[in-house]
Amino acid sequence: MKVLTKNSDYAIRALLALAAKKGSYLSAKSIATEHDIPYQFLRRLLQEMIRHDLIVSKEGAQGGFMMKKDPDAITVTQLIEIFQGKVQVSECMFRKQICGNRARCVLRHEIMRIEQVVQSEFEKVTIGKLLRDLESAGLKP
Amino acid sequence: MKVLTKNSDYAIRALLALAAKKGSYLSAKSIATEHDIPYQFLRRLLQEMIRHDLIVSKEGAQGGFMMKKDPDAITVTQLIEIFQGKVQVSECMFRKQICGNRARCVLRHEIMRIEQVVQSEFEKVTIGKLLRDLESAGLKP
DNA sequence: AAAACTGATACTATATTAGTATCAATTAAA
DNA sequence: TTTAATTGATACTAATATAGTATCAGTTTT
Ligand code: FES
Ligand code: FES
Repeated sequence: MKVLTKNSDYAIRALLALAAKKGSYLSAKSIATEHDIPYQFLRRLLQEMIRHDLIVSKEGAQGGFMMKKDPDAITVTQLIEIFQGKVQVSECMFRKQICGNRARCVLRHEIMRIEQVVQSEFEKVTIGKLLRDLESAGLKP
Repeated sequence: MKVLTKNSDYAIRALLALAAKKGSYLSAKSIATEHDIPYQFLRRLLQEMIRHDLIVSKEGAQGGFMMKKDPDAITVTQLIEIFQGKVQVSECMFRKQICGNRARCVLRHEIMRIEQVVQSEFEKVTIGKLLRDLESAGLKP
């Protein structure tokens, strides 16, 4: 069971790069080479992040991408939702008979409780936090 | 992002059925029809659970499957590991330069911490617990 | 001997994830 | 003003994981 797919993984790395160079444009190409991310793949991810208002872009030579949203306001949960869909434990785990009785279904409760825990843990991790952690460890993203 | 796939979902349901009829054999066919699980699919899952010593089987007419391991000792984590592989957050999230420095990598730390939380939450949920919860809600699995 | 089962394994189908390619439009700079 | 560097949009392929089906041999009860 994989929690982060390449999508999210790459997206996080790219955002860290952008957050570190806040205020200036970074080209997809430069991010791709520096971070070993497949170029065309990365470009699609960046487009997606524009659509979600996390970053902005400038076309043409010397163009590129720049942070828009506050890095502290971007959580890993959000990125997972964008690139892997909402965290869901199971579509609906038990047979019709039981599922008719959603309110009482204790299994569903258990499952939903875990879902909550997972989400809230990931919500504690923001791009801003990751960046500061990296920096305080003496590493550039 | 799906946490439980059909594999684990079906396996949990089948185990609940077996745990409820502890001590007697249930055929794959009866479990399949009662719980709307594709018959051949279920049989493969049952075989896998035998290999992991969760259940035992008896061949021939009137044969079937029976609980072996204590239901309270079977956690959802175990089932996820069997059917979806070990819970892992990301193969290795950052570029070589940083990954060389595993000990210091704060991102990895964050990620591993969450991995722990997820696992421990799922470990709280056992087949035994689910069964008792179901029963106390007045439902048979 | 027949019927009801499991054991083992091979096969197909569908969905998700990962990665590549192409071309048009835009902008900066030569 | 042409050229090069860049994004926007989209279509395509490949690899892997998930889901489901089929088949046949062996075992046990009736
Ligand atoms: S799983 Fe559908 S209601 Fe319990
Ligand atoms: S991700 Fe590989 S060490 Fe940090």
